[in-house]
Amino acid sequence: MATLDDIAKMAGVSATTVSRVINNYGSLSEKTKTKVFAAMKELNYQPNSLARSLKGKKTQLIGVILPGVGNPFFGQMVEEIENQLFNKDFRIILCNAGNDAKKERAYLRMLIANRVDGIIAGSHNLNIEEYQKADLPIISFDRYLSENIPIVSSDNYQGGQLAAQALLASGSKKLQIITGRNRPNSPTNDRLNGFKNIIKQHDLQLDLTEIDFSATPNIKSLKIKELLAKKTIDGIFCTDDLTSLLVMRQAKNLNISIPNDLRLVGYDGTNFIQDYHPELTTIMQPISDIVTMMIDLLLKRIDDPECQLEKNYTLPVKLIAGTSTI
Amino acid sequence: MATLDDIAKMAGVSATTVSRVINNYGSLSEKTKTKVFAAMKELNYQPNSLARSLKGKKTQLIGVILPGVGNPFFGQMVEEIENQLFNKDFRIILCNAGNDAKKERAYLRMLIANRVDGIIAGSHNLNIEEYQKADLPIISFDRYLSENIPIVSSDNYQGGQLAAQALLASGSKKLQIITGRNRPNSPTNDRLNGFKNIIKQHDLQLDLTEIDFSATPNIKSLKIKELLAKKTIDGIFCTDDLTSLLVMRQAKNLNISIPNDLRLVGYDGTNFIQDYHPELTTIMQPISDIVTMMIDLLLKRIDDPECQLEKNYTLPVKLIAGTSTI
DNA sequence: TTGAAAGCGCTAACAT
DNA sequence: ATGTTAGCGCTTTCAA
Repeated sequence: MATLDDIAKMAGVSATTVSRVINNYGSLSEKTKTKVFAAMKELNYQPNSLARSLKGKKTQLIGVILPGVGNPFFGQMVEEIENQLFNKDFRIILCNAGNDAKKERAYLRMLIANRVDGIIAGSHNLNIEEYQKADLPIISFDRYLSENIPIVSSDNYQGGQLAAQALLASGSKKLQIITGRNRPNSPTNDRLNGFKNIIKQHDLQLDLTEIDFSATPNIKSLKIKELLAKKTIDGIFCTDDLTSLLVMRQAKNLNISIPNDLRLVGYDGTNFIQDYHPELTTIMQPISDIVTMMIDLLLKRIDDPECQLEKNYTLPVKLIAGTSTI
Repeated sequence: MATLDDIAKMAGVSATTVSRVINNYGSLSEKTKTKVFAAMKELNYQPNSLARSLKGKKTQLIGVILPGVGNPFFGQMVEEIENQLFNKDFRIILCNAGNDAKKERAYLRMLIANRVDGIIAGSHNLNIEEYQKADLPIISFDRYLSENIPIVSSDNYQGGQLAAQALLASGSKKLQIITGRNRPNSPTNDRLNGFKNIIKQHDLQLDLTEIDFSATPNIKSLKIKELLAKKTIDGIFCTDDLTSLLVMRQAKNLNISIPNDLRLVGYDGTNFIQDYHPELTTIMQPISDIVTMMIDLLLKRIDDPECQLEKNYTLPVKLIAGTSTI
């Protein structure tokens, strides 16, 4: 692989001059530029960004730590992050942390070792004290990491409220929440709080069932089936869309008609759901805006590590009305 | 950020010694090790992998170029790649090339500049002559890139055959293929060829409709609706599962019962489809095996760039029977 | 068992 | 307009 020195030799100039040409810096004669460019073409030269970064430049690398890109929500988010960062000349190192705190920790160390310019973290393995020590610009999605790491999220409380209002408006009286296991600090708790806040102003039945997020769809379906078979429910709020899909399926199996017998509201509103399951009423998180915000903040911190940022940036959600409520 | 020299000073040894401790290399006294480890803890030291790689070591970075991770198929594939590579101590730089040849080209340059150890390419912007010049270990998924780049894929021909057999077995006589726009060299052509190969042994109606891959789901749905409304069809083979979902939806709208009036076979069989749309009969590509194969080959090439590999590695597919045929 | 010195490929003063 | 030199943080001979 050709180096800057090779180019210099071939063009008959010094390495510095080649560097200047590459970075379009200082004053160069047209003749020199031409020679250097020719040599670069000839040798198919690509500057070694390792060496460049070693010399104190940025790496133009951003670490992205998420639970996993198989989930459409995070899939869409990664795609958005990747796109927006590409346009600003950054690349991403993708880290699927799953629900494995050990892996997340390992990744964090790697990212530091690789001298990424910053990190976007949206995983859900709470209590990673390492984030505190990492002396790096970090922005978090929807999750508290440490004192000085800004959190960008959508308005979970408002989302819960919208969901409740949709179910109320559709005449549901026997309500059920289905959610993942909610850890104490989880931001999805706000979805529940917003929901309850609306409901408690009315005198209605309301139950809550937790199904572990990491349970397989088959397991989840089983629990949903039990739930639907055992109790009389006419309105369900799922705190994620995928679980909603399972509810729709089980309802169909049990001959429970949506929306006649049962109304349903999901959460997330990814493009995928909007495109392939438009019948589902859901709360849409503004993924694109969230990502724009995160990147904006991150780049600010990268430019000026001392810059003061707010602790929380909360973006509004939207109700996407489908026929699962009416 | 602490450097190796800082550690050396704090531990009262030379940089060389610290390097030896880090790499567990040569002979060290216990006392020295202890001192050095202590200093590393104290300063929260992380070796700079840039510097390390500059000195000729590998970067432990793999570039992954795919059309986009929002699609469940590639989402699952990335997750698999990421997982398997993590276990071998590699990180990935994720490149969503979309259907943008310019972007793919830019990414390729970046990856070279970043001195990734290798590349996994699965995008569909054919004729990227740059791949030829890239003097790097590359493995391709399901797509011809250049003479000496091995292609790993699943058996598209067999997949097409299985799909045809499933439709025949379910008694369909008026068949329809729905596929993306098929470029001359596209491997999905084999899916069609396998399908046709089986069908032509019987005397049946067979039509083919191409819908551009990049069309929005709404556009696709419209065309599907037209198709279903205009012609009498009792068996459809979609060369991807997502389009199958649209077919199911439109069929329902038109009161066409699946599988009574119409049988349907999709393609890909991701976990997502198996979990959330088990009613769809589909051809499952063995994503996990494909990834294992690709990584295996890639690491071989990384270890020994001269090693000879086959041109093609084709893995068997499986029919996943749902209620959309029968 | 440990250290000194050179060098990976590049950039950034500081010359000229 | 161009070149010289030093150095980024690490690994690796070669010596001791």
